Amino acid sequence: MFGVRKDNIHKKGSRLARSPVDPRRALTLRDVSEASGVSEMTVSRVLRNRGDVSDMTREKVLEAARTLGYVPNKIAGALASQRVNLVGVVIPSLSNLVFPEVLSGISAELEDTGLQPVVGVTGYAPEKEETVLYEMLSWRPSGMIVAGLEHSDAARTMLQNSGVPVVEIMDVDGPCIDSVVGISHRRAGLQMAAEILAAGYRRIGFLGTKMPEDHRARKRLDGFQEGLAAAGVQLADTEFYSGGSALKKGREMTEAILRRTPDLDFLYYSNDMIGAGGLLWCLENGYDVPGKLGLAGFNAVDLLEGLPRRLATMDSCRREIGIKAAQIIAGHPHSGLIGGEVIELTPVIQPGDTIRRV
Amino acid sequence: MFGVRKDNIHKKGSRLARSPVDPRRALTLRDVSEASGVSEMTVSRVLRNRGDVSDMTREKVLEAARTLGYVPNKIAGALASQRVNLVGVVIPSLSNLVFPEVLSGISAELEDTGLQPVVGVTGYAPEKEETVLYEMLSWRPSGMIVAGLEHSDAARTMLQNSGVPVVEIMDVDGPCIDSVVGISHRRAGLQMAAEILAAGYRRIGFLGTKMPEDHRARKRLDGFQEGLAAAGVQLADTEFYSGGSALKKGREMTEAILRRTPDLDFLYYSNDMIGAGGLLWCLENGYDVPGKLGLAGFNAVDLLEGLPRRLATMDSCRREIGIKAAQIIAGHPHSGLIGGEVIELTPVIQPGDTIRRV
DNA sequence: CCCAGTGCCGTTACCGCTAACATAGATGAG
DNA sequence: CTCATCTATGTTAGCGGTAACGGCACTGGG
Repeated sequence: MFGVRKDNIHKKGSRLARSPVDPRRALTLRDVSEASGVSEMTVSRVLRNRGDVSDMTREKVLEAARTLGYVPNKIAGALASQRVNLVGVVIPSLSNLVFPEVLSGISAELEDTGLQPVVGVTGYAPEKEETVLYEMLSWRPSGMIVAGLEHSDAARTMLQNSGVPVVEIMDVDGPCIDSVVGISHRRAGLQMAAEILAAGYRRIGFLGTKMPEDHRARKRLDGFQEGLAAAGVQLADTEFYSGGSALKKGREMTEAILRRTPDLDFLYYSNDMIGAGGLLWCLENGYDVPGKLGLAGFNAVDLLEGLPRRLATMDSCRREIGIKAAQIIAGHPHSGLIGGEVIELTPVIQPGDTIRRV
Repeated sequence: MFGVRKDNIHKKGSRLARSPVDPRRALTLRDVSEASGVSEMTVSRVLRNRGDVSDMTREKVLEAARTLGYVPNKIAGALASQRVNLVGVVIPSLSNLVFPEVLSGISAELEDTGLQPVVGVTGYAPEKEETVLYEMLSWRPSGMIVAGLEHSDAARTMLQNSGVPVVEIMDVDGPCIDSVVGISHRRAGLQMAAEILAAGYRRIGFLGTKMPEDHRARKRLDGFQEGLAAAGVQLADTEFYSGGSALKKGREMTEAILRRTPDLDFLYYSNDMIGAGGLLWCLENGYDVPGKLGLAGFNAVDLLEGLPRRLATMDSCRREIGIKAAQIIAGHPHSGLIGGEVIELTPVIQPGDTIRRV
């Protein structure tokens, strides 16, 4: 309320005047407007390609912005326009190979919608998921893509109240918040069981992760067991692991389970990576695959193509899932919250060379 | 300037009054403040744990925020405080396996600094890198971590003018913008050449990616050739690929190069993935590894642990790089732009079982 | 009894940009 | 020539928070 302040008030509205030379300060619209001799609004219009601006003015402004090296401040823009071009993507892990592929589908589809994915990783921990969601929602994104259907109550509530379109991905076995895109892992397990039984295998072992938070793996196992049970068959043995190089673990687990239960005639792995390790181990140790011992994994990762034999697997439609999810978000009319899409993709069994032909 | 507007002015400062019931509208500080009977400022203080607030008030506010399900608006907060808790991380790819590991180092280190990584992927394309940088800088992040030293002029200028700390990672062979953390790929190539020559190999082939934008692979090759040249040895043959399953490509390339130049006694692969494919192919086809034919890759990915034989490789210190880079950003005093850190990590050769012992 | 110091909370003035409206000049129909 | 219409640009009022400061009730030392 003293001189200095009051004086400046006259300069431009109630804004303080800028010191003319302050190299450290980030540029604003104001700098560009002064450099090009038009109002801030006009500069804003030019930079966003919105509204009518004469070609001459446009050129002048672009030139000024370029030479100054101006980068717009989206924080201010977003606050003023109530629009944010970000889409939150929440996944459990990046090292899983599966999720980067989903991501790549999302990015590709979002590419020219002006929307941008922002990734958050939960490490399969519900509390971390909560934190990540909270953090993301606080940026008021245009949409959220979240892996899985299982969330804490708090997380679910946050998503519901957020007012942004939410797409849960990967899994369709359960109730969703808004929209879902995925496959039925239960059914995937069931199908694989049917395939294996049809090929005549009966002494079947399962090898998977110890993680109870990997609900999709669990559902596959559930479906698998159900499929076996329908034919009066039970799992003959199981082996679980956690952490470490999946390929190596696959070897170790395979050796362990076959040592414990030598008469197994099929090994169903919860993912291709441990499956590949198992396959290598079996081949090295002279097992007759698929004659005496069948093998199958899950995911259809492209690493399998380089193996000595093609492991039986099942495509989990990862890229497709990403694409569809992105389409739902991108196509979302800006306020008419329709939501409620449920898209179930159907994975296809790729029998490869590790299930014997009937 | 008409009735309706003027009337509202009296309600609360110059803010318009809210319609009391509008379920779709996102919550604001105001809602919490009204629900708890204190000012917005006090609510803000409570939610940020800043300044003095009595325990009673704090409880009241937290209670109200919780029951309403309030999520703060970081956009507004960031604009007002000129502080953003985001760190931009720009990498060429997520499917490379190497980058998720760097990322995991970054995340881990940033975990309890309040900073959050935001990932952008360039697909090895300079134009895309420019776009991604522009996009990220427009959110005024607290720091930027960018893979590689090679950028377009525009990109470099943007980063320099941005006023935020910049850490370039992975590679130290060249001039940097602000800080760097990485290894010398040239020296890595040199070292590997020395190792191979010391083991007595002389007819050496190189297998790598066709991508000219992968500067680090190129530098390794340069260093490798330089190392050979110093001993009067030249590359006997080379084979390049692009796209597809790296494991499979490794097989195909290995077959191709050995068919073309059967007397090769060593194959140097530009990454472990194709190296692994090559190793599998060589073993299947009865090559005497490492007696008659030596093999080496690069990166020390943990997939190698599951292979029938340990491929010679070199650790690229990925996680370590992520950690150091994050430390630089996190430790950056908020305004005293020191910068200029140069951290060179030293990769270690892991001879494995595919280079013969001397 | 006065006043500096402290704990707690409110007020004011922005942050940098954009929606919505206002306005000046050019244009064309009547 | 007048006035509605259109184009190109400017003005105003926020968006939802936070920094900085102000004020009030208490407290304790002089």
